[in-house]
Amino acid sequence: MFQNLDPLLHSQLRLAIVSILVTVEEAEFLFLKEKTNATAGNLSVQIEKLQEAKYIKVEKSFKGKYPLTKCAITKKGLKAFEAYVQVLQQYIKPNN
Amino acid sequence: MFQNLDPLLHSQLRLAIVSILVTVEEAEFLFLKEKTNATAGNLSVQIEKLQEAKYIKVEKSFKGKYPLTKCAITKKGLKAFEAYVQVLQQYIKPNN
DNA sequence: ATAAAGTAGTTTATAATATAAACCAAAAAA
DNA sequence: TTTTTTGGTTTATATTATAAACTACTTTAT
Repeated sequence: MFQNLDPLLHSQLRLAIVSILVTVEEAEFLFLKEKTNATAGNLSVQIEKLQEAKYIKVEKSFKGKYPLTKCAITKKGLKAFEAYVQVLQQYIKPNN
Repeated sequence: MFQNLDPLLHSQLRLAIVSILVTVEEAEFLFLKEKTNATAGNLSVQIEKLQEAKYIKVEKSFKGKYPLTKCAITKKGLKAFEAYVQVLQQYIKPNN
């Protein structure tokens, strides 16, 4: 009856990150931090996990003299997100 | 932008349990076990957590000679589920 | 009557996950 | 020049999830 929910996306913060990334070309670390209200430490960890899974790609550079981390969704990440939403419907739809 | 997802419901198994319970008067332990494909141990633990939170009520009796555990959603649990679904929409809706 | 297998769970030990706090290196401000 | 701020990372701990072992019986087979 219930398919498994991708554990990588079934995390409040990682889901929020991906949720943002599917709507924008790319997003900076601090942008994600503000939107998600996450602590920097947590955000750093969860971004890395999404990157390890190749759900997002992370590009580190400099903005002026400060480090700058940009994230963008990958094709794999987009598919995973869409699949996650599909499965989730089984859980939250009325009359499952 | 993103409201917090009730951590009690943001668990695959607990969400599945509640998801079933919102659609039926009551459900037996083994019924939930089959529907969710959970192990008995895990199901036992998660049922207890939902009960502690008063999201469900659990009634233990006997069916013939065997122990029988019946679960049903409470008003509080129903509200929590509905709220959870509302918040979740922020994460999974296109264009959030 | 006894042993072996089954029912319906619970408890416990461990692994995975999430989070905050402490830390780092460089830059800017006082 | 010390203090604070920026933009993060690392580490230690708390929380959560899970499987395996266990309990307390019942049924079936011998």
